[in-house]
Amino acid sequence: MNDKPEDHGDSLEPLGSTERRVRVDAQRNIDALLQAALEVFVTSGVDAPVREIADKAGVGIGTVYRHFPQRSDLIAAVFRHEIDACADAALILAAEYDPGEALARWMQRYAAFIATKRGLATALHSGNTAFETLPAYFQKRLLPALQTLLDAAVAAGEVRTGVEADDLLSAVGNLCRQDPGDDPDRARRMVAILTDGLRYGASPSVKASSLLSA
Amino acid sequence: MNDKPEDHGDSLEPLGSTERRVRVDAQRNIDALLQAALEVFVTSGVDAPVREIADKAGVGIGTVYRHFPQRSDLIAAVFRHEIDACADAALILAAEYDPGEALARWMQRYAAFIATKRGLATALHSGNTAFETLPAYFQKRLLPALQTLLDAAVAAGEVRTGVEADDLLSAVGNLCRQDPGDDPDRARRMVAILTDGLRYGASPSVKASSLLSA
DNA sequence: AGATAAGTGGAACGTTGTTCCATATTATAT
DNA sequence: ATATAATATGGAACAACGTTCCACTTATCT
Repeated sequence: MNDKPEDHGDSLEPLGSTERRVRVDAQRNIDALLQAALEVFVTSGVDAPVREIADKAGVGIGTVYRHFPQRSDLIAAVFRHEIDACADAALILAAEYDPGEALARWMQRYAAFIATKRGLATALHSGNTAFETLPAYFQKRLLPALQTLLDAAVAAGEVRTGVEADDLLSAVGNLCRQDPGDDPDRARRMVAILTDGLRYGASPSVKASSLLSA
Repeated sequence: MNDKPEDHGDSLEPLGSTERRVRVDAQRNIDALLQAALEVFVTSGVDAPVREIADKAGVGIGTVYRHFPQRSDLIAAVFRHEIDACADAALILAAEYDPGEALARWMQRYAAFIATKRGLATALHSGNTAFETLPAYFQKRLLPALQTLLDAAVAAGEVRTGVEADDLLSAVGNLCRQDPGDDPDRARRMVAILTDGLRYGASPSVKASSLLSA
């Protein structure tokens, strides 16, 4: 009854719907852990010690393992959390900008997500079973988000037809694959060019993405 | 099998040229360690314990750390060893087959190298400084090897002109990027098709690569 | 309020990467 | 051939990690 309206039906916590609901202090710690883990992963990488995350969240180690039985479960939870945030960004952008601009900005948002979560992404391919369901979740959340933006942009005549959403998703994903030492801005430029490619042939008033010069 | 004194000027051992040469027993242990590490990495992955490798090589742990001060140094050494083997394969194939067939077979050899060393490849992007020189070494050894095969195939009229060696190298590399659960044979087929693409438009007698049906 | 289940912290355990050095082995000088 | 120095070796010992465990605390329900 007193639940926050921020629920997409995919509970981030490892609890079935039939079980008793989590205690408020437990939920508070779970949230603190997810945020602390995200910050630590960005600064120290996914191999950061569990103790460091526990300290940053202000909880004991036992608490971490109560909610995330394995280290990889915490990583997976953070990843799902970020996927959700990226998918939700589509709704916000769609409400604030023109269809074409919303699409362009979300592509950059998605590219940034891929780039910063690079450490997490490589962890996905480690064969750990805790990560097996993530690619499916990735598709399930992000594909409709992009599809909506894409359809709107096409309907508005700002983007040409015949472009598949999942092709775009994987194309941006591959574009953001960069070796350490590469220009970190390269991915952003490539995605911007790709986005302009979408606009090509859509309307007579061809305007370049403002993101290229930003 | 190949105990030949093959040396390309790039010593695999962490010793400068000015220092005294390694003792024969030390060299024997280094060789045993590289071979043991390769086998263990293939079966148990790159995260396999150092002790397991030491046991398989029949040496103590101290010996491992004398020659490879850090775990990552051993991984890098194995990787360089494999790069050398792949580059050397170009010479052998060039001597045994027609230029076109040699190129096709080396592409498969290279794809197999990428596929089996996938664990090592992901380790490269971990930010560890021990791996920083590896991409350069990769290019330095593999690019000329492919270039030679490619030039010969072009000169023989078996492959069309205008194809860049480094493009081929990265194209095959990306083609072999597969998620766990994918058909492990997919990469081989894709590379075979790519190779046939090279032959297209080169000579009137277009014959498909025998590797497709193999 | 008391009862009960859920949540918590941190000591403790096993495994890992790494260091250290007494000992053994090889190379070199005599 | 023997002695001496340089080098290499093995494995105990250390530190840090992931994970387990349980005495204790806290929220929730009646």
